[in-house]
Amino acid sequence: MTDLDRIIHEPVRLRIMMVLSGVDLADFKFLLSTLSLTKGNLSSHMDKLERAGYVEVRKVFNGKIPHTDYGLTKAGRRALTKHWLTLDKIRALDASTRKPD
Amino acid sequence: MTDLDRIIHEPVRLRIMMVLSGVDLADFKFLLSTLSLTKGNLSSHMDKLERAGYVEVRKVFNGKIPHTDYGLTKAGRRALTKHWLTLDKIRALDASTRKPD
DNA sequence: TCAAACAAGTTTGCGGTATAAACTAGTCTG
DNA sequence: CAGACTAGTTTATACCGCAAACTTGTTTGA
Repeated sequence: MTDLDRIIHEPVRLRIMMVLSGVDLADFKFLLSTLSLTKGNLSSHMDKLERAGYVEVRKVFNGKIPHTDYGLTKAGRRALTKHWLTLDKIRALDASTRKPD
Repeated sequence: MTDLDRIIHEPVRLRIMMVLSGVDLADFKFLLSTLSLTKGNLSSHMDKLERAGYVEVRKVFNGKIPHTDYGLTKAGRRALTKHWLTLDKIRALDASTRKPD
C-alpha cells in the first residue's frame, strides 16, 4: 500500500514522467534542455521507462536527420497517478502512527 | 529547486522519517514492526539518517537490556518539510511545461 | 574530395547503495 | 553450563545512476 514504484520514484524519471504527462509528445532535445541532463543519462532513463512500458518511443527521420519522440503510454499514466496517491499515503503516515495520548 | 534529497527520498527512509515525525521518540523494535523491515536493513538506514544529521540516537539500558530510541532532529524536520515542498513542485511540472495552445 | 566538425543518441565503466544473511555481545532458562 | 533468545551491527552481493567515450551518419569548408 505504501510501496513506491522505483522505476518512477527515481528523481530524474519522476520529473521526466511529469513533463511527459503535460504534453502529447516530447523529443529528446526538449527533454534534454528542460531537465538539464547529459545525453547518456537521459538515454538510459528513457530506455528504462520504455522497458517498463511507461513510455512509447517513436523514431522517425526528419529528412535525413533522425528524430526521437517520446510519449506516455496508458500504463505510464496510470502508474504515475498511482505513484502520487502512494506518496500521499506516506505523507499521512505521521498522523496514523502517532501514539494515542 | 526540484532537487530531491536522496537521503530522504529513498522509500524506506521516507517512511521512517514520516513515522518519526509523528512521535517524539521511537525505538528499534517499533520501527521494525511498523515498517516490516529486516534488522540489518533498518540498522543501516538509521545509520545513514544519523550521519546525515536527521535523526538523533539515544542508547540506554533498561535494566540489563540495551535499548535504542530514535527521534528527528530539527534539521531532520526541516529537511523533511522541504522534501515534500520539492515534491509538490515536481508534481506541478506537468502544467508548467505544457506547450501553449 | 576528403577531412574536420557536428548531430543525435547509445554503450561502457565507475562509484555508490539497498538489502538480507551472517555475525556479535550479552542475557536468560532448564 | 549449554542452548536459545535479545538487540542490534557488519558483510557480501547484486543492482543502478551518472558522465565520458563511442557510434553512425550528415554537413561544411578548403
